[in-house]
Amino acid sequence: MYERKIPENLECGVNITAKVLGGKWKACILHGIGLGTRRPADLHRAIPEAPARVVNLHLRELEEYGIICKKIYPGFPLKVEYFLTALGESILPIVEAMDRWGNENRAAINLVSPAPMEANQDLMPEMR
Amino acid sequence: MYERKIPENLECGVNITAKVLGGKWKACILHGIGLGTRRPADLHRAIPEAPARVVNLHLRELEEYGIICKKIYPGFPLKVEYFLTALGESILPIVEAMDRWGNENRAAINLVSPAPMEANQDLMPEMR
DNA sequence: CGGCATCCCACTGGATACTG
DNA sequence: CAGTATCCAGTGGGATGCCG
Repeated sequence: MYERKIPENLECGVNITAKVLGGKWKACILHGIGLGTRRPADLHRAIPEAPARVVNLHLRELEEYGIICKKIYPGFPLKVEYFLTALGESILPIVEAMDRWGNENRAAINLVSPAPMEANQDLMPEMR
Repeated sequence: MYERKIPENLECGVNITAKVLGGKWKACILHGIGLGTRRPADLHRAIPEAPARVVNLHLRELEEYGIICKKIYPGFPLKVEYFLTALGESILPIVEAMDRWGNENRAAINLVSPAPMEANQDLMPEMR
């Protein structure tokens, strides 16, 4: 509003990274690109729960941060590919560590929220 | 509200971790606890930009996830300490990697946002 | 295929004040 | 010191639809 929101403390390295990876699907997107899913349509297919618009917003942000770069191949239909920059490659290990940790601890974490009155009736939600 | 929001795709490990570390200050808080900042008041002092209430909310969430545990020492004034659980210890490397990456790349990233019309008048905001 | 433009609401998190 | 209750603004991100 006034000046600019600048910021939450960026002295702390954690916050910088948190900001870069912040946003519901950014880490996931990077993971995908890291695995070779470069074309938008493929990314969308890889993360169907994320609306294309949102993925695009994240992509633009990542681009601004210099994490990925976009390559456009003229022609029709249009072809686009996103690549990790050197910076992007450098953050990838973190994303991969997140993937590993998440997979290893999926069962250990109670992500299904507070459960109003204890007794988590279901630790194996279908999650569609 | 209704059922519960459950979720965004948790098949992907990345999303699980992203959820655990999600929230403006969670990673930062974990980093602090990992460094030995166990008492609430100290945490608040370590992250002055974060309202105490918010830090508390995050702490509760982390507790629910089983990342940290809370120890209360009766007496007056009340004394409380938060510790990393085994699960918490296991995620710490990621947080530390984030800290390292952030510090190493602080200069390389354009976090100050799009900059409406270039020329960031002030790169050294007082931040209150 | 790739990507804006709109519309809109749930949720996050900031300020403040109060209780144990 | 530790933590909760209120109140409220900003915004992230979901749904839809249109354009190149």
